[in-house]
Amino acid sequence: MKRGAKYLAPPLRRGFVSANSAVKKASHDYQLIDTEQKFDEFFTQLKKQKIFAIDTETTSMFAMRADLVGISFSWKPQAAFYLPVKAPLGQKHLESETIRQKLAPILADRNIKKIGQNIKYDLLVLQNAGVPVKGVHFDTMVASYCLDADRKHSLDKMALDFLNYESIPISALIGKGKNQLTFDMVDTAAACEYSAEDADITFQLYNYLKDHLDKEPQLKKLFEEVEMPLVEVLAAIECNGVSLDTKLLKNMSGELNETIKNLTDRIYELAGEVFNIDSPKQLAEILFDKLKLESIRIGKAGRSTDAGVLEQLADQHAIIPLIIEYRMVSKLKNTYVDKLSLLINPRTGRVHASFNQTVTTTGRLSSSNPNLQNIPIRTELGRKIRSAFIPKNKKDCILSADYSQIELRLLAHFSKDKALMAAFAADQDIHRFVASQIYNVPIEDVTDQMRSNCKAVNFGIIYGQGAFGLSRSIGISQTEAKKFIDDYFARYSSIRKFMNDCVENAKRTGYAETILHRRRIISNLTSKNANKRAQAQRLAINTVIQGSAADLIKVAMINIQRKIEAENLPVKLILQVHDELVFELPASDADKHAKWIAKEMSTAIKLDVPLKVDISYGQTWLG
DNA sequence: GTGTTCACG
DNA sequence: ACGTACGTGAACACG
Repeated sequence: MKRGAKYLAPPLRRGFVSANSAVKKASHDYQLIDTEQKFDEFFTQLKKQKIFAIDTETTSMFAMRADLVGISFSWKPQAAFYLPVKAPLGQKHLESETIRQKLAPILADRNIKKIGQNIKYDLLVLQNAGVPVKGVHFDTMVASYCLDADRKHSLDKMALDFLNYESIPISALIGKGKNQLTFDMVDTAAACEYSAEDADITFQLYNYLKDHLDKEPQLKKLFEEVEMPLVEVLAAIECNGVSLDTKLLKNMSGELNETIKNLTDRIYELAGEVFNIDSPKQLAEILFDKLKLESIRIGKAGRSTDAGVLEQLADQHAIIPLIIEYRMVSKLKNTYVDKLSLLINPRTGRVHASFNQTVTTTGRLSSSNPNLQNIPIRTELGRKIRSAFIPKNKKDCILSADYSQIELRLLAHFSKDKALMAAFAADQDIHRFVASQIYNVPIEDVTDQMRSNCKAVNFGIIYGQGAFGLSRSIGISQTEAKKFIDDYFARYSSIRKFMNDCVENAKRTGYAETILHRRRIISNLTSKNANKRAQAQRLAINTVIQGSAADLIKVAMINIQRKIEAENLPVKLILQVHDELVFELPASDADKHAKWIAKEMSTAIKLDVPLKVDISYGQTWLG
């Protein structure tokens, strides 16, 4: 049984109450505001409020493609109002013009505080409906994320867990699967019950979560000064979107078709039969049964055929290099070349991804629909895809600004290692510097091999890699790898101390903590299972570094967007890729903007090492 | 819905 | 004897 479960009373199940029922709903007061007269009464009350929860209903899960259907408000537990602006034929609804004119001043008033669940969504919907919102005060989803990133943050789950309340599932209104209705087809009475409930619950969750944040001043500061301001920055990024060279992508698609056809034919030829190359199961049968190649690794579903395995088999059979190439080309074509154009918004002509604030356990953002944080760059073909990201206006350019070695700089900052700090202070090539120390040779005598090995170790350290992993990543024996790591820690004992401190702190407090006091709960640090324990230790270390880097770029994003708005600069933030910000701005002023952007990024948080920002710009994201 | 694979930092 | 480097999202196969 789960801890605490036995103390939890069963959730209050909502009784179904039909729209025309005479039953008095003692438990809540949800009002449908579907006439001008009701609106006036509602509006008289709304005007008196300094803080309220707001929720929008729309025709789409995706904010940039959603049309407004209704708005609900709540400023008192168990009480809420639903204002339909679109309704099925024959049902009363308010005129959008009334809503726009009457509500707009209140929504635009930054002194009237708005509460929402995933309020970034409502910001975008309302802005696209011609009603910009200011005074974004509290997002229940973001608050829950700050308190415990690992839990689920959906409204329904939080209502159940925090309020012991089971809310109406959206499927009760619109169904599920491919025959789903859109919300504008739902009865206004049912829509009211659903939507008003969401606003009500959001307001109740606000009270609950606020109390918990109030008990943790440092988390509260992170929430108020970083995460909440970031909501509006992410809304701006999503609204801005990115522009694509569709012609280039279309041409590439045709060329890649030929490549894939050619590879497929040759693979079938060498295999002696036609099979589905995309099926790891069928591929394994061909490679390991028919062609008698050696199976190197097995997983749950059978013998692995991943890139690492294929690489080791590359010179065993002529089919392997073809499969490696087939995998790369089909991946890039199916995931990017053929998919990105499909996501262009017809209204804006641009692609508007979601930048998710409450997904990762470390504090990083994630991106979806499409994921614009994993656009290829490592191969020639990959870079060609990246060159399809262009400015919409010919006189603009794409400017990319990325932190140089942000995680290693944070490692130097946290560990206070004198040598590493000095190396960064002198703007040395950090991998070369470490190599000269570990191999005990002058900087100019460091070979590419030495530098490359130390680069692998530097990265491995951040992830808590052991001798096995290092030996595999740089192709030396485990014994040699162990010696290498021992030498590294002998030379950089302050790094070992930092890593030990990360684990000890996490053991003592129960969580890893970033530079801005973001927390991640770490369990298993005292597990009897050595593997689980080692993994927990790696998390305790990596979370501090990865999470602090996330903190840093979030602060930079907020400061940059504030400057853009305060000075009304013609600069659009269009992407964040963990240590990189991408902008669309006038090519004629690229140097000028590059300067202040680099300054904002490098001064976001003061560290004991300088923060370096590399900038490039040009007619595409390739620079 | 789960597992495998692979794109990115 | 064990598994082995952190954090994501998407496409595809398969039951």
